[in-house]
Amino acid sequence: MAEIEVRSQIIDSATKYFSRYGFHKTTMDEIARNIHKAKGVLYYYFKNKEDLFNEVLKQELGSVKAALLKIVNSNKNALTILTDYILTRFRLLNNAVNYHETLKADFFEKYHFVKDVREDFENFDQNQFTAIIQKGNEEGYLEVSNVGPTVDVAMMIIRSIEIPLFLQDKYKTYEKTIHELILMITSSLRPEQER
Amino acid sequence: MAEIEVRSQIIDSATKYFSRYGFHKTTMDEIARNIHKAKGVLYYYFKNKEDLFNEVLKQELGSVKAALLKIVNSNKNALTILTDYILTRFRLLNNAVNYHETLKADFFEKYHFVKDVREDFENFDQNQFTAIIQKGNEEGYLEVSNVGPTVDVAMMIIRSIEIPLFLQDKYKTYEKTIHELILMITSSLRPEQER
DNA sequence: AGTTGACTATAAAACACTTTTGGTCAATAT
DNA sequence: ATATTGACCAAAAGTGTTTTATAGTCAACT
Repeated sequence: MAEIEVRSQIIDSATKYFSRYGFHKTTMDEIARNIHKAKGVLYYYFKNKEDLFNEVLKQELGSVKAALLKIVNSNKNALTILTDYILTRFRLLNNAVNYHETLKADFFEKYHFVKDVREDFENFDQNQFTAIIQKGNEEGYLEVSNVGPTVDVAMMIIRSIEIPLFLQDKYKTYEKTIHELILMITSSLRPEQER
Repeated sequence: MAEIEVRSQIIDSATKYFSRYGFHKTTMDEIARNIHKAKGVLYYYFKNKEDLFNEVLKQELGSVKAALLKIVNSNKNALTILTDYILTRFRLLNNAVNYHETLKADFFEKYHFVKDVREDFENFDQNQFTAIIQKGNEEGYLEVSNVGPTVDVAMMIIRSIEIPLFLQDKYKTYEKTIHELILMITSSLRPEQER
């Protein structure tokens, strides 16, 4: 069996268990048993449990990133893209349960081993936001003089809201208000005559 | 010694210990010892430990409310009031450590006994916000057609941001961005010609 | 009316003991 | 060489028990 195939089998199995039971309540043994392998083989492909979890998280956030890139690279106008981006971001992350676990970990224990993937996603997010706004500026659909601080505010808001949304199950409660939020954000970015 | 005086002595002592050590690590005995009284006397004035903590929280939030009311009732224009309100709200709540504890409790254990005070503060907040916006509408400093949803968004944002701010010590980090946030909020509420 | 301090029941902490699990590695198979 | 195994170990998590600390009570006293 090709090396690459076993590796991805392991990741799939790990994803299944980590998603269902979380990091601590998943054992390396059950991840291995699930693909009819001995536990030792996991350590041939991954340094340790943390490394494996890290890989699972990377894929989870990777697929969110891919979906968001599709939106950013669509041929719609920047205003529509921004709206789609924020909505899709909330919707997809709402199902990213391994990501939720790392958010929760911020409050008591630290998942230091997950820092890089988290930072990578934050940077991605920040970059896409900046790109959308710049595109909007060029197109004339948006008019933002201070791109940097504007992106900072938007990111601060969006990241803060993730916590009640995902960790306190307020997704349903907040859904309507999120639409209003997006209206507020976009309206503050639009050029004078169009507001 | 007048009854009212001992009661407030107890609250002061309780405030001191709850603020320093939190609800669980504060003992009724040390609260009492601090004012040279026997523990039993606490139960003459308060039903139990939860009731006492509740009273401490009530005073903590009460003084925040008082300061905010001063701002709301000042003779400045609604735009200035709104800015002052939000800034002061963050600044004062940043020191309200017993309030922080109840925020934190939302994530694991529940401080059900604190529900009323929390709700009271939420309502206060919502009401003041609504009042400021309505005042702004009348004055012409603001122009908000859908007051309800607008207040909802603002409250959602502000309450969400409290968590990273107070529980993850991001106050310093976010301070600058909060000013930008306020600009974004106020700008989205201002009448067309003034933006 | 207000306060005390001894008292109790319960919850938390400490301890000892058992089981589970992350990680290693020499041996084996391909 | 590459990939896999399963026995092995140390450390962590779990369990049950005992001890200690603490919330809350109350009869007695001021």
